[in-house]
Order: sequence, then structure tokens, then C-alpha cells
Amino acid sequence: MRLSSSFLPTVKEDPAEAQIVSHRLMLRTGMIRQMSSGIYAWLPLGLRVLENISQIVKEEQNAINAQEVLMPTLQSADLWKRSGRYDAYGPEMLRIVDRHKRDLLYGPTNEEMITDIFGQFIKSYKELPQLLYQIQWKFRDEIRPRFGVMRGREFYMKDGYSFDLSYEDAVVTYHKMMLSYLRTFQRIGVKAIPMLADTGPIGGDLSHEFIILAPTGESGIYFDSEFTEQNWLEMPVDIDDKKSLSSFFYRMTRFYAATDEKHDENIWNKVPEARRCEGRGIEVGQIFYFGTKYTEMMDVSVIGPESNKIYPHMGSYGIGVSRLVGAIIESSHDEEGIIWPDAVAPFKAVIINIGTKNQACIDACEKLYKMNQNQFLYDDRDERAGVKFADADLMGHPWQIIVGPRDISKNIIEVKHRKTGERAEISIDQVMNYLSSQQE
RNA sequence: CGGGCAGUAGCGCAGUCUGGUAGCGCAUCAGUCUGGGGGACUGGAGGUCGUGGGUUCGAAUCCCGCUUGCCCGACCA
Repeated sequence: MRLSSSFLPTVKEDPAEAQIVSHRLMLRTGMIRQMSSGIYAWLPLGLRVLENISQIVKEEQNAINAQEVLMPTLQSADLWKRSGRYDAYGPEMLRIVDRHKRDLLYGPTNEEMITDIFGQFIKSYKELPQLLYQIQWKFRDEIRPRFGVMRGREFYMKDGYSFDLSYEDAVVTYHKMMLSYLRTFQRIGVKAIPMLADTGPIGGDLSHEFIILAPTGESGIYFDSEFTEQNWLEMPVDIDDKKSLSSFFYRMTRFYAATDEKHDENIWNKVPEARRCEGRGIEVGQIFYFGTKYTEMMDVSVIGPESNKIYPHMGSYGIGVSRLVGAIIESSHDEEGIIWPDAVAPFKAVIINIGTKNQACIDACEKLYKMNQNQFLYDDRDERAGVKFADADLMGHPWQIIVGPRDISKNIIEVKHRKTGERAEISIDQVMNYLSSQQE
């Protein structure tokens, strides 16, 4: 994309309402624009990140054979009356009445709806297990939205739901999902640590929340440094084999990790001192098993092998996709701006032309730009070098390809790594090879 | 939901106490110079001062209602 003709407005001064760094940077880079309290429009730069994250989430869900669906944001109140949560949920649920005076609501989550859909089609134990997910907007009418997209009222979330014949099978699904989540976060480029969690009002007895390390995080965390050493992507786990899954799960849960509410000094003291890490974190996902709570309340069952009625065991699995955008920035930025992990960066590189009046510079930039128009942002604006450098640092593209009159006569350009600040002088023809050789 | 603060140009703010033709910086537009880390100068455009009512010869300013947003707390993907 050419910056001169794009909708990528950056702002020099900090907006007064933004208290935390990710909110500030998202507003300053023009990723989002607040439309009302806790409700944001996603502008081109922000949307590219949101979609990059979604894509990784989808790939890793599909990899464990979860199937994507898309449910509506508006739901009938009747569904929620069946589960008993219409009254239980409280004012966080946005209730709407249509022209026929029918009660609707903007979905804060989708257990009821997915259970209903499941029940309409799945009738036999032979059709289990089922694992479905969607990425869709949710609305929770928070008392006090804040921190930009970190706690909005409208938010984008991956929510997955599983249906298994028994507790034992549901545990296998839970293990699969754990693996999928660890791989998802690793690919996104953040360190997310699963921590044993309360199951809360939703009920159940097996739950983990995934917490990203960030100094500005809301909860204090304690964890074994072994967690951040693991390479979940290359760990050989056969997702079709229970034993392989459970040994992975056992290995993983061996390491200590807890939020301050669940922290246990006795166990903590058994972790070798050198491996004890304390910090702060942001919750970006949660998985839990809650058994037959919804299938029973909504009377959704399948026929078992002895013609018996069986209520499937359910689990639900969330990833706060829009919150992740903010959380990534919280965990990866510096004084100058955002530092995007490669996998989610809106653009792989920005081509900075600091010789907009110099034909050789223009030619070189055009040549570079055509090498990868989708992933290169071409700063062809007639601005001073300092403005372009500042914007490039602010927007946080992993690479800056700097083309200027000083070096272009020698057919040399400069490539700067945003994260490390390292610079390399290379020829134009080497750029693609150089960038691919430097991938994380 | 309790406590506090605020709404004036796209952004950041002054002006309100003490009523009298609405200002500053940045951004933006035109032009000249400049050109490797937010440059300089000149000129321009941009406002029903959140909203409704009241007091007054006259209201951004005083009074009343409404509304929107922000901060602290309790709560949360």
C-alpha cells in the first residue's frame, strides 16, 4: 500500500482519554477510533492486525479438527430462558426489543445457541464428538469500559464449543484444545501461560486461563520459567492419540503457574529458585469443561448404544481476539511505538523513501514495492525523513527499508530491524532474501 | 453502582471565578526555502463553545434540567 493514498492517519499527540500504552498507541497509529464508550471502529491498520490474529487462530483450530461456523450476534431471549440464564445474566447483557415486541439480546457468549443448533442435528452417540467454533463480535455491557480494546463493551472473540459422549472423552478434547491454544499464542508471537482458573458462574471443574506477560497487566502471576522455554509447535503430539495428548498435558501441568489469587507459597518454594518468575499478565483466553450443564438444562441429548438418553459433555473455549491486539502491544512496545511480532504485523516492512525528489530513489522504491505489494507499505509521502522514521517506529513494522540519495548511487539500501535496531546495508536485489533469512 | 472530573476547530489546551465581537500550539490547505530522526518563514481555511431551558440590553462565562465521555473503587473475554 502506498502511504500517500492510504487511510492510515497517525497522530502526534497523545489523546487525553487514553491511560494505558496500548490504547494510546492504537489511537495514535490510527488503528481504531472510539465511536462510543467501549465501542470502536477498526481502521485499516488495526483491521489488518485483527485479521492476521484471526487467521492464525483459525488455522490452529482447524488443525485439531474444530469446524468453523458463524452464529448471529442477535439472539432470541427464548434460548436463554431455556437455560435459565436470561434472568441470571444481569445487566451486562444488552437486551433489545424488536418491532413485534419480541425480546432479543446481543450475544455475550453462545453456549445456548450452539447447544440448540447441535441438538437440532446431532441425534446419535455415533456422531460425537463435535467441536465447533466461530469468531464473532460479542457485547457485554460493562459497567465501566476502559483501556481501549482491552476492555471494550463490543469485542471480537473466538468462541469454541465441544460435545463429547463422556467425561473421559471431554478431557481428551480439553487436552487437544490446550495444545491448540499454546500453539496459537506461540505463533502469534506472545508468551501466554496457562493457569489453573476458577470456573466462575458458568460452572464446571476443569479450567485454565491464558495469560500474556506484560508489565502493565492487571493480575500478578507466578510461573516456572520452563513454560517460556517450551516449543509447542514442534512438540510431537498426535492429536488422534489419547495417550500422546495426556502425556503432553501431564508434562505441561507439571510446571507451576498461578495468578496471585491462586498462588500457593508451599508449592512455589519447591520450584528451583532460578526458575521462579514473577510478573504481571493480561488474560487473553480461557478454556473450560462444564459437563452436562447446558445439555441438561436445555434438554439436548443423543441416543446411546443401548437406546439410552445421553446428555453430551460440553466444554467452551474462548480467545479474546480484539483484546489480544491491545495485549500484544502492551507486551511489545518501546518509547517510540509498537513493535509488532512478525506473524501479526499489519505490514512486514515499510519502504521509506527519503529522496522523494530523486529519480533513482523513486525508481528503487517502486522496484522494491512491486516485490511484495501486499506486505510492503511504501512511504512515498513528500515528508521529511524524520517524520517518516517517527511514523515507521510508531506503527512498528518489523522492518524498515530505507532508500535515500546518499547510498542509492551505489545501489545500496539500508534495512533496519524495528525490534533490535540493527541495521544492514545491502543491495536492492538482496532484500527479499535478506528478509526471509531473518524471519523469527 | 458509589465517589471524583470534564465536554470550546481533527488532536492537545487557554478563556468561565469577575458576562461585552472566541484564542494558542500541533495537524490541515497554498506558496517559498529546506531535505538521513517530527525543519523554517509567509498567507489561508476551519467553531450553532455537548444539549434544552432560564436570568440579562448582552451568556462559552451565571442558574436549572438533560446528555456524553474520562478517572478511582467493586466486577470482568
